[in-house]
Amino acid sequence: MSDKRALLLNSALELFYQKGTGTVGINEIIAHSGVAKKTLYHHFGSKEDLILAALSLRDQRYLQWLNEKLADAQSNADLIKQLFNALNDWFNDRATELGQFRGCFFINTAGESATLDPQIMNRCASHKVAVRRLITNSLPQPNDRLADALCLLKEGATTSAFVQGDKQAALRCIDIALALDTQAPFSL
Amino acid sequence: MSDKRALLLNSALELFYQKGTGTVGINEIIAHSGVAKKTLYHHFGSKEDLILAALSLRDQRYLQWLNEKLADAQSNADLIKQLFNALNDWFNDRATELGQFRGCFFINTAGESATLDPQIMNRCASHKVAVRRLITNSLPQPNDRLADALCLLKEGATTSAFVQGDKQAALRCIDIALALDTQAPFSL
DNA sequence: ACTATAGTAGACAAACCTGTCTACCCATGT
DNA sequence: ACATGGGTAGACAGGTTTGTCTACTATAGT
Repeated sequence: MSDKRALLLNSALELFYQKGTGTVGINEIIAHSGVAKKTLYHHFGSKEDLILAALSLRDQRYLQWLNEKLADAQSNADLIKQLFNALNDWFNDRATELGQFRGCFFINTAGESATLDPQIMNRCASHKVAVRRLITNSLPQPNDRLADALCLLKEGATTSAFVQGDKQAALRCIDIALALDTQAPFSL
Repeated sequence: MSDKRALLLNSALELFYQKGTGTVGINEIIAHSGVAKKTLYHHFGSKEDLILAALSLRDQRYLQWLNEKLADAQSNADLIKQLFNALNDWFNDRATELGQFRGCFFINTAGESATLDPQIMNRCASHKVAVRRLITNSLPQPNDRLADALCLLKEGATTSAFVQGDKQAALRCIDIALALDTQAPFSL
């Protein structure tokens, strides 16, 4: 609502994603957004609240971005190419909506949050569920097992691109996924 | 060397893996291992040194565990089953050597370390390279593209098992990987 | 016998964290 | 005319963090 709130949330997401939620403090966020500390605590009850809001914002942006990339696929092979070409753009910093690539915000945040924080884990898990649903529903010829394989490859490519700096991972997924698609739907 | 050093390192790895390197402090580690703070700083120059040592220990243990699981595969199909059954055991806490499952220590640690810490990033990356090499060399019929697909699926399954609690991910990888294998080596 | 090494317990410095609070400003609606 | 609510700047409390340091003990090598 208020535009200070939006300012704070944007700064928080950017900093949390680039440096990790544990590393970034409240003071850094208010300095980055040029807003008073009291204003932050007026809009968000605690740092954890702010993290949850940042996760939601990222979830929303990521889904919107991916949804656009997957629109109007004519065949499953099309969708495979669109999906992994989009990821390839992301890994190589050609998806400005998503910021400079630093792996998956949800995986990073889940790893950081002591497993004790169920709210954060929960939001990370439901993001993954939402992405899976989007991919599943975007296949012109429904095929749950292919959708499953695409999700697993997508996670693998994202972490490989980040941890090993393997920025070509998404491109190699195209061949793998096409092989699974061309093949008869594989145990039906 | 000294057995206090080993004690400290074991405690550090356990706590870092279960709660994240940022969350766990020096004081918690010495309390857990029952060792004086000065002793810790006698063996390790800083917390970062300790993190690096914990990463190395984990790397060594993980490779040894996986190496045992992949030994004596008679065919690529065999290896696929051995790999993902081993991962399945890990995800479902039947691999005691690896401790209670909480995702991949290297992915979690890389996400936490501000990208600014190149030593930590480096050690995480080289662990992944070592695992890839092990998998590649364990295939009875060498096939780099299959090895690549196995690595991507393995990463995807590990993060799905952790973030979404999808503990069956490894089992589903078996069918996917076998489909890739049965198929003619897919663009040779 | 002496000296270096590994060890204990814990106080301490210096920094940094979250969250609260005071004191003040400036719109806007009634 | 005035109260209310969003806003600023920054001090402050209370806690936690890493790393150092003192003072003391025990063991092992030369």
